[in-house]
Amino acid sequence: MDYLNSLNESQRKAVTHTEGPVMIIAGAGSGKTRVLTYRIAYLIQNGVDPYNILALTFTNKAANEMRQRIEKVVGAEARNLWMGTFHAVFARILRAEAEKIGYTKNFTIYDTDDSKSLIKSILKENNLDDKIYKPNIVLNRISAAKNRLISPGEYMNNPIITNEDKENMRPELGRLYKIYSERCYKAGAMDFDDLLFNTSILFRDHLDVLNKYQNRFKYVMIDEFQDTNLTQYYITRKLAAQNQNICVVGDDAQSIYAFRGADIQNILNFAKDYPDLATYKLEQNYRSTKTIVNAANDVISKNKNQLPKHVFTENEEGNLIEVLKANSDNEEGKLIATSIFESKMLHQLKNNDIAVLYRTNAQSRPIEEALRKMNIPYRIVGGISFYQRKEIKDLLAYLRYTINPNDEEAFRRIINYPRRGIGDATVLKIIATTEEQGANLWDVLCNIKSIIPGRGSEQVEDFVNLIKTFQKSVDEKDAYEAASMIAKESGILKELYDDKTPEGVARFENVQSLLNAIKAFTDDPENEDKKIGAFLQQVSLLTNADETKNEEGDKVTLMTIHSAKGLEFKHVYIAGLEEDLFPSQTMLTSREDLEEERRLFYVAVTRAEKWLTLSYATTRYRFGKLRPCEPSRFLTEMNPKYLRLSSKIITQEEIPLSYNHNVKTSAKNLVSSSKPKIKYTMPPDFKPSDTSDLQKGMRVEHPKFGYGTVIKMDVNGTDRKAVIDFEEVGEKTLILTFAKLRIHPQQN
DNA sequence: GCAGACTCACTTTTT
DNA sequence: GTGAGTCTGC
Repeated sequence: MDYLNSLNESQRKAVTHTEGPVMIIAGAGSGKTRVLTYRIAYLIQNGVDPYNILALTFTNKAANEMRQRIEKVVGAEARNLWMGTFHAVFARILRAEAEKIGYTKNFTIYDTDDSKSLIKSILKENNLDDKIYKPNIVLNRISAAKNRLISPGEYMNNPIITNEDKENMRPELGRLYKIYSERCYKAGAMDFDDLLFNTSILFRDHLDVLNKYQNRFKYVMIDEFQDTNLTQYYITRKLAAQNQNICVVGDDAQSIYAFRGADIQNILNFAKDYPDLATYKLEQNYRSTKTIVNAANDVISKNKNQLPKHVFTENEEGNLIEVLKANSDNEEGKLIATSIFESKMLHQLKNNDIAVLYRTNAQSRPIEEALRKMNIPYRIVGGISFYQRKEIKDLLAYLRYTINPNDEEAFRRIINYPRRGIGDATVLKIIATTEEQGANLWDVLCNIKSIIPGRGSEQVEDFVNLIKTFQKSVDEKDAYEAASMIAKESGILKELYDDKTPEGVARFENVQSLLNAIKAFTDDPENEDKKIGAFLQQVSLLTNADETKNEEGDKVTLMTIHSAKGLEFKHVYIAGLEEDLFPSQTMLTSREDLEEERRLFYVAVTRAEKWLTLSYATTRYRFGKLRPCEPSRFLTEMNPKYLRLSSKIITQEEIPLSYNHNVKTSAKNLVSSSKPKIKYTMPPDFKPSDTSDLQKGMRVEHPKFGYGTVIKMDVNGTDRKAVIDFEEVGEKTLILTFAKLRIHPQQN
């Protein structure tokens, strides 16, 4: 156990104090993951069966990383450890115990889109205005209730909550919550919050089950404790009630998920609930320079709500924090790209050592453009997940529906895709019938003749028979064989194969890679259950952040601050430090919200090891307009002695004209807009996320003039003139304004 | 049932 | 500015 020697005193105490309740307050960069890893390794090496250890994290990424680190220390034994996100672990328990709470083991997990779509249909059926009952608000409200362990019944009987809803002119929310829950239950589905909520129900109502897991999990550990909500806390407290071996690790200064129900109170309550609690504080930062640690402390000290602690470092003083000021968002991108180029040269950095962090995903575009121009490779974490893509969701919906034919949202997705002549009217009638009769969706479909006697029922019967053959195949075959068969027989593959547009080809390839992923799942010897059901359970809890590992190579990382949590880079850039953007305008309604923004900034700053660059722009395109911006208050909250204003001379801005990110949409808008717009024919190496300039030699299409080739580009202020030789009408000069893809035809 | 025209929300972050 | 969604007329 020589690794113990590599720890400082408080770290070592936190690792070796294994019995009884322990709370570890771990400042940023204080070696939190090391402590957790070694703690588990220490337990195992002291004779604790890995089978008896439960470690809960917030992201799959964190769970995987920790598992790998533990395996390095203790070897393959770590395999039996239960380590995963709250949602994944509870989903696994629920799958095993589903019958106890009236579900089958093949219950569906609704993602946010499914939930929203279900809420929309409930609103429609109940004639409620979706402008007042915005699906997002309804869902958030329901989610908040579940995260606070409030059932629909309790919701409606709680005068405080119902009054709140009445004041907000949404008196029906309680009823909606009830209907929503019933619908999910009938569809054999749980949303993300249900995975937690239903686990707590399971443990509340079935003491035998609770006892079983209490006996199993003799040691419970929770990472990122500051981000737990009440329901999560309640469940883990119950699990640990017998053995009292519960260890939580967190940092109140890094709590950035209050918006989804995280409750810092949990940290405070923890001490009350466990009077014999041992608390350890990890205050030495090993990651960053003195300058960065002190500047971060400057900012976070402005928060009133926090536990007393003093984060310090014995690292070198380090470089001053550079502040870049740009005239616009595009220029900000350029300054950052230039600075990255210089920093790589000056400090001998690899692209992997560098990250650009921002508040919202929308900020990535100008930075991407600048990096591309300077030929600096980058990767984007986040954005649209592979599993969010339409074609992937379509195939998954077929798989979901086959194993759970009461899954209403999957049904809506696939009933008429590919087209089989079943329209909205028929679907509405089917859903209405299930509601009226209190029947199951699948039973209604199997008896469709008695509901819709004449037209349309044949198509539905064909659909039912199709699903029946799928069910047979799922029962008999493994996940890969069944999925390939379903992809083919459902017509999805053919539909996409016939689409020869670049996007269609990409979609076809995406479906193929989903099938490959299923094959990998089937071939993985670690997976005992090779059926589709097991695959789906796993896949529905994956998120976009989990795909970064596929992106290899030496690249600069671009991501939101939220996804940067737990990571570190030698040189960190924080972009868009403008009031209203960061701190975000929508967040500035209360002091608590501002404090969460400040914690977010603290998280961003403390990702940096050696160099930190902050940037802001004085004007920025937001919501389609160029708006003036003020520097963020976070900049002034830092002691100026840590800062160095960049002396770079800012050049007159050159405004790039770029492709849309989503080519399909631009094509669609082209057709639908009354104003003529220009359409580019994409170069052969064009990728959907590509953005680059219109250049000489490119082939374009114009709705009025047809096809042509760009023979000259002129830049004049914010306008760019393109001289295009059209095949039908000859040469035309078109002015392309900043607005993408739009032309002003009056000049020709 | 579908294509095209038009409207409007969305700009937070994740499981 | 963008994308999703709805409306309208065939």
